[in-house]
Amino acid sequence: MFALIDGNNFYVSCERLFRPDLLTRPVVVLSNNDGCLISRSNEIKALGVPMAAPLFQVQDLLVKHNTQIFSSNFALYGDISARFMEILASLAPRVEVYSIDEAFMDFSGISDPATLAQQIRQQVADWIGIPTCIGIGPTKTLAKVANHLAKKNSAYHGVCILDDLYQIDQVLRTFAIEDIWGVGQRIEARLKALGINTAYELKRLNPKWMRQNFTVVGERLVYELNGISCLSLEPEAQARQSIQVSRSFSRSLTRFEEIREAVASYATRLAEKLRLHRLKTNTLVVSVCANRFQVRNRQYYNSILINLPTALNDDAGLIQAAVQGLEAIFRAGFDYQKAGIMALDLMPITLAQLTLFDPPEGRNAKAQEISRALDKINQRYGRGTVHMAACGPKLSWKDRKSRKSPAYTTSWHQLPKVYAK
DNA sequence: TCTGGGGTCCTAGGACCC
DNA sequence: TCTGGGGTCCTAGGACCC
Repeated sequence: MFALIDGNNFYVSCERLFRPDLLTRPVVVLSNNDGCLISRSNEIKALGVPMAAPLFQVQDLLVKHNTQIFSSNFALYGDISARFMEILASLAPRVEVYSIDEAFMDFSGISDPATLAQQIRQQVADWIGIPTCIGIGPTKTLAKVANHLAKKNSAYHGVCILDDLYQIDQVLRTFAIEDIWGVGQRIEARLKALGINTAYELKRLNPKWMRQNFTVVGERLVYELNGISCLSLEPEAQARQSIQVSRSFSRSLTRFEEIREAVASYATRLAEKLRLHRLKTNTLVVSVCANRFQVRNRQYYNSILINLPTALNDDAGLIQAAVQGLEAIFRAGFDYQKAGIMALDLMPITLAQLTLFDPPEGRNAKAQEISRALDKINQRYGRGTVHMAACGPKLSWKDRKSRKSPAYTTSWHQLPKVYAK
């Protein structure tokens, strides 16, 4: 049996931890650049505001309902997530961290899964204050279904167990295909065109036919809904395959020099992430695009793949390569909205291959010393305190983040103050 | 005016090898 | 006129997830 636990409205719940006054008020958390809603409290969901709604479209409604609006604070959410996963690891035999707020747990051979599940929820609530739901089923997909039910129906008291074949069929008959894990917009549309509207109807399809028409992904969906597990629990974190940094600009940019500063800054952030994970990259992809919502403007998207002569993770080397890539794909005359840089072909720093003519300590030993010094200063005084000149002096394209809460748990300067009377 | 960011997996097709 | 078969690797594009 698989159990899936996730935090309810996770980012909103994190924000409420240090603002108990918000427990009874509507709350939303915005995406980077304060563009879209990426977490909504139950009050907002009840208003029918969808996930990823652009802020400008719903702002009046939010204000009317006295909503507290936050910019995203990933330092906070990541820290709370780490504590959450630590608790799970201490209570469940095997845990797979699936996302920042979700984990699968191995419930095989558990004699009383309902009691264990409630214990886990209670411990998480007591120790870090995040409300959760747990779904339990014979496959990951059915555990996801159960979790969905536990969230939507308070009669489950946060824990839904699907372990009886008749009961599972009953549930699937009224379960919409678009709510199934792995069914996105495309597959939903194609299945509905074929008259398949419920999870039960999908479950009854021929797996071989599904493979022919919907690839192995569709075949696995059918098996998983039938209680035949195709997706196993994977407790060991897999090695990362890519790391990327991409951002929209706060306003559209047209000049090469401005975009170059943005790309240099993203390369800097990418280098920091690589060093944090003790990785180097052999391959970069740099991309730019015009504002796709300005349908009247000329559209442009382009990207370029750059094979590096030697694996890198230092600021200067990545900036140089990224800017060269940008020069190749930049075209004058467009309103650029976004740029990105991605590192592929990652390898641990201990394995990085030198070229034949490099000195034993590596050609860029000096660059690495500089990077180490930058990391030390920026860790101590805040990200971006010092950076390469290529990133520019003003950062005028930088994203907006006007409603960010303090880094309550990860910065000494921003610890919450408690007054005792 | 204002529309997120960071990931994974699968497949088809081309290039190349012997 | 007739023009192999089997395999790997790489890449782009599509689809999905949170």
